Amino acid sequence: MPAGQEKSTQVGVISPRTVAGEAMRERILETTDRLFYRQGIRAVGVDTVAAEIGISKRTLYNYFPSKDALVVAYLERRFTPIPTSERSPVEQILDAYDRVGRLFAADALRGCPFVNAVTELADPAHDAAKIALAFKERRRLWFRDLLVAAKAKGADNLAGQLAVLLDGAIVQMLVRNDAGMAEVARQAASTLLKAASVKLASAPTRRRAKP
Amino acid sequence: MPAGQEKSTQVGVISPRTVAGEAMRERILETTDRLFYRQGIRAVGVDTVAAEIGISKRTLYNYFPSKDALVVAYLERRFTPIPTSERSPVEQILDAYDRVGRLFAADALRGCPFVNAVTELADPAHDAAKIALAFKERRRLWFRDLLVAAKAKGADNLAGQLAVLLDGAIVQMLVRNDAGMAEVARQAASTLLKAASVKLASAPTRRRAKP
DNA sequence: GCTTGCCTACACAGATCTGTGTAGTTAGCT
DNA sequence: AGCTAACTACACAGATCTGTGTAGGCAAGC
Repeated sequence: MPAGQEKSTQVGVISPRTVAGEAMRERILETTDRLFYRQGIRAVGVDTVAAEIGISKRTLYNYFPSKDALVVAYLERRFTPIPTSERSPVEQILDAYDRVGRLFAADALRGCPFVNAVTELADPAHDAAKIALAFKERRRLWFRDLLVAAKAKGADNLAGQLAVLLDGAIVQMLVRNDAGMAEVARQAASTLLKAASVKLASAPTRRRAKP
Repeated sequence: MPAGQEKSTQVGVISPRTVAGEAMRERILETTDRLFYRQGIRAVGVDTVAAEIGISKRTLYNYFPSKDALVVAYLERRFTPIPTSERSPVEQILDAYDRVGRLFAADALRGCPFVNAVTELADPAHDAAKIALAFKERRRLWFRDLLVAAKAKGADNLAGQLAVLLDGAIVQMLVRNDAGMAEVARQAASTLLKAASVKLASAPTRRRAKP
């Protein structure tokens, strides 16, 4: 075997390591995401997923050994890194509410995929529950670090409050079908930040490009 | 037909109007609630419901023409009146967060049944979505009326913020499996109330029984 | 040109689901 | 005693679901 390239130890089944295999895997996950997220995990069968992509069910099962594995991969793919930003910590926090509001207004939001999965699967031992927890915790820590950077009092507690507000906004947007709830949550977040002695308007740590 | 009593026009099928019929209907709904709420609507079949009660599937279908009708009845039964309270408006508001916290701690809460139904059914045209919306709106108005009674500034907006906080707390308790998120939300609510010039401790409109 | 690996098409097993049809049993009422 | 209404048991239709087994096609690399 001359210089193991990407072919390496070909398993034959499950997640081929070839370039084409990676592309196929991504195609599957992209479609899975759309269907699972819009219609719900339990409402979408693997036949439907395969048919939507235009591949045979057999191929799908060659990439994912079970629907459960597909569900886990779907959620893991949703667990994307938080994009870094040049804006001030406080702005970044408030931007989070704007972002979900914009996503919902653009019809790209139907609740939180992690929360939806936990609700639908109703099994605390499922990997989906672990992933969902990790996602929520990461966001809380992100909030906390931003608050520390903004010199907020009680950053740890406040981060939890902001996280609750964000999830509440997502739920309320879904049920009320009203993107405005994101703005409502943003105002509440703004009030909480002010109460924690965080300057909002003047943006203390913000870098501005040549005024 | 002598003096139509409760027998009245017996339909023969669907929701008998007899006393025994009402009892059976309630038995069905009580069991349905437990199963649907704990395990999820889509995860529980009508066979399971009937078997759990110990009745035949045929009898169940004599009371509810379809599973969908059962789902709607389940949610309608969850739409119970808000109990009145002697406590001050502000206390009533903050009590709401304590209540969901206690319910979760007592393992009696697995998310909001209305939100869960909306998520699971994923159909905005479903009656479940209308019921869920009505429920959320009723609670928002309840908050608003309490805030008006407490002479809060911007009662309308603040009511929305408090509603977002409450739903956020329920979601976070579910995903994090931590009843403490209710207390976190309560603190946030308290901060928001203070910011709206609402007196918290002294309880202005509260009636106390002989100190 | 031939092997190898991925793909498709298709059939199928076995479970589960909603909803119905039917015959027989039980319990209350007159 | 007899009638009626509700309930049970059970079978079944038809759809859908997860997951597998198999035979063959097609394209890339040796």
